[in-house]
Amino acid sequence: MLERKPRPTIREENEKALLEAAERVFAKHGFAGATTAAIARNAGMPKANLHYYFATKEGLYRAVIERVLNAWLNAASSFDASEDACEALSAYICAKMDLARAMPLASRIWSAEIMRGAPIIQDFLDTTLSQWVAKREAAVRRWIAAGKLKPIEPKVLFYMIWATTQQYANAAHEIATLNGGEPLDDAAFERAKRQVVATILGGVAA
Amino acid sequence: MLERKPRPTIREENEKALLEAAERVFAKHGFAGATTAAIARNAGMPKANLHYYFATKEGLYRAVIERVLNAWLNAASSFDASEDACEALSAYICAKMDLARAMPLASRIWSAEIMRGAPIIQDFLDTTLSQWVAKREAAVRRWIAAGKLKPIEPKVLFYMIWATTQQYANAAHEIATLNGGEPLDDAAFERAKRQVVATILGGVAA
DNA sequence: GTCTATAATCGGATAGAC
DNA sequence: GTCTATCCGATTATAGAC
Repeated sequence: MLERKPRPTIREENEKALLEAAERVFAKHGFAGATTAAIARNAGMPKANLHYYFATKEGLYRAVIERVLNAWLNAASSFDASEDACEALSAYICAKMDLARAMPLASRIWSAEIMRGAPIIQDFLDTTLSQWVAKREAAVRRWIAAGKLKPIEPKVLFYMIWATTQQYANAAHEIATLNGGEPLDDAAFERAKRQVVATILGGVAA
Repeated sequence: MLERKPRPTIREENEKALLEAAERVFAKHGFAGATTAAIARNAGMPKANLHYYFATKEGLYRAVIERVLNAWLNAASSFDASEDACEALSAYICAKMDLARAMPLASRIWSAEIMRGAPIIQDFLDTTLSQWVAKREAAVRRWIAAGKLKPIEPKVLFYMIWATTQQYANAAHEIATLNGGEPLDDAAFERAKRQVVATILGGVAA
């Protein structure tokens, strides 16, 4: 009987180390600013080994972006936690806040990719994201029609949620500076999360 | 009698052209991804001329960042447009939205600099921005004490405003994709601005 | 002040021994 | 599968003629 992942192969271990190192370096320096030498060093191996597992820097970046994209989709699914407007929006905002907290590097890479004009994930924007938005726009419009939410263009609401939650990852350094030089601790972050939920819901709930 | 700027000197004209070209290229490709050759070409001059006016790429970047910083401070001043909570916040949000619309390149450079950990503008965060925040935090707390606003940590409110307004510059490409491939026209942008103001004020006004 | 040519360096990618 | 040495294109910056 073949066991499933009893012990990772050398290939699996090295690819994992490279992907995690790449996430750190791409998040810190951007695609152009990241060097394969820095990524390899971060993963604890010589530069040539990186190219053995990932032929090109762009290929490695694509692999990192795929991981990031899965995290985004996973958080997005919490929008459908409930048919109740406030519950669904709360769950979604909390999930996005938690994602920014748990995976700040992924959040930054995502934002940087969007800011660059999404050269790698354009097809995702055109397909999966467009469909996701279309479906949830319909839900928001139903809630508005049912008198649960104030009239608002759903996309304006989505953009506000995306921007505000990602801010806690993207601007973590600025936030830390304004927090006396220390990153937000768990208590401060939970307070911020509650206040973000309360403010957005307070702004849109009818 | 010496006239004041009747005709810009060659130096002034070329520096201006370079700064504007640099803003475009840095906004598009980030600091590391921007090449001095591309900036010079964009400004319509050979690469060597760029280095005649700005010795190093980083020096040119610093000069660009200073322009961006002035734009930020200018928009920030509209927070003090009124002693009334809702008027002040409305004016500030509108000014930030207009800034994102009028100067998307500057907004993107600013966000990218923050995301990188503010290597160039750290001293601005420590001094001017910290003071700006401290003073306006006090104003928000007074409004809360006076019953004009719901209780909220002022920084949570500022982060929401900063993130949401900058989203319209930073994610312009994503927004265009979700708008059928076309950037928001003026009417759509004005609607978004009104809704952002209404939602945030609805969320915090007592 | 302008511009061509070039120096000097960096970084992605590969060759080839182990 | 690993790693040293190296190639080579790209990029910052400068030299020096005009």
